[in-house]
Amino acid sequence: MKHGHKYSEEDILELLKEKKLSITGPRKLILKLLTAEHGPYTADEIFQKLPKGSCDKASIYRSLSQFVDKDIVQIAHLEKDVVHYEFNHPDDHHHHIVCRLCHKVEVIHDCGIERLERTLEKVGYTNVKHRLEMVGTCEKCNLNKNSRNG
Amino acid sequence: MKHGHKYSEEDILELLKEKKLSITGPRKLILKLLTAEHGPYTADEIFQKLPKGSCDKASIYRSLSQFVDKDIVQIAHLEKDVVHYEFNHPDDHHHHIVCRLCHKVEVIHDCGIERLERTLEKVGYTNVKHRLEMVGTCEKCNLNKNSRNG
DNA sequence: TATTTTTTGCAAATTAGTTGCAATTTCATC
DNA sequence: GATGAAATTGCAACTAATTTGCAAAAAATA
Repeated sequence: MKHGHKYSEEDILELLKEKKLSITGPRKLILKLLTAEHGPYTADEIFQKLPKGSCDKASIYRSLSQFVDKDIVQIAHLEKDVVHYEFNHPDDHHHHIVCRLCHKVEVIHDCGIERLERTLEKVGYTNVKHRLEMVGTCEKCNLNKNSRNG
Repeated sequence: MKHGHKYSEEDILELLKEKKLSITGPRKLILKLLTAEHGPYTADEIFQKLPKGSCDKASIYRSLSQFVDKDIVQIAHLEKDVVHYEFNHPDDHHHHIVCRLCHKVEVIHDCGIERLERTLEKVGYTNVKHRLEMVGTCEKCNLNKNSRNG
C-alpha cells in the first residue's frame, strides 16, 4: 500500500494479508469504513454505520481488538469511559484536542513526542508508542461564556 | 497548601474548601489515600485499600468524578478498558510508560508538551491540559524474549 | 440550633465489552 | 476445484464497571 491515497478494496485485502489476518466479511467492512471516514468512532458507532445485520457487535469488538494488536487501528480516550477507534494511517500521525464544553474535536499534527520516544529507547525500551489526548476550552466557548457573564 | 510536602489532614480540608466541595468522610478518606500513596489506582483498588465498610463504592465513583472535574485527581488509561486515578500533585507533572509485556509502570517527568499547549493557547484555547500515555517493551522483557528465542 | 442543601449507602439498573458454542467460512493442500 | 483443519462468525448468556433512584444521614447555612 502506497502512502497518501485512499484505501481501495485491494489495499484492504493487502493490509489484512500483510498482518496475517484472514479475510472475512466483518473485517473488510470495518476497515472499509475506518479507512474511508475520519472517525474516531466508538464500537457502537461503527456498528450503527455498517449495513444493518451485516456484522454482529461481538465481531466488531473482536476485530477491533485484533486490529489494535496489529497496529492497524489505534485507541483514543477522548472522553471519560468512552473508547474511540481510529484507523492508523501510517503517514498521518496525529492527536486530538477536544473542547471540554462543546466537545468539538480538532486534529493536532506534529506532537513533538518523538524526542521523548527516542529517550526511552536509549534507556532500553523498544517499540515505544504513545497516546496523547488534549483538552481545552475552545475560542468559541470562551466567547460565549464571557458574553453570558458580562 | 505549600508545594513539596506531604498532605496533612489540614491540607486536605483546605483543598476541599478551596474547591468548594463539602467535607465528608468518604472524600477525606479517598484524598488521604491518594495523596499519601503514589498510585495510580483503579476505583476498585481504592475501595479495597480503604478501611472495610468505611465508604461505599458508589461514593468512591461519585467522589472521583468530582475530583476529576475539579482537577484534584487525574485519569490515566494505562491499559485498555481500565481507568486509573491519581492525585494531581500541582508540582509534580508526570506521565507513565507501561511495559506492554510485564505491565511495569515507570514515571516520566519532563514530557515537553508544554510547548504544544502554548501553541494551542495561541489559537484560542484556554486552560489546555493533556493526557499522555506511553507503551513500550522494557529492557528486561526484551532480554527474556531474546533468550527464549535464540 | 433549625432549616436547607448536599451527600451517603444501598440496591437495582445500565452499559460496554466478553465468552461459550455450534454453525459457517476461510485457508492451505491436494 | 475439492477436502479437511483451523479460524471466525452470530447468537445469547454473562460479566464487570459504573450509574442511578431514593430515603436516611450528614454537612452547610442562616
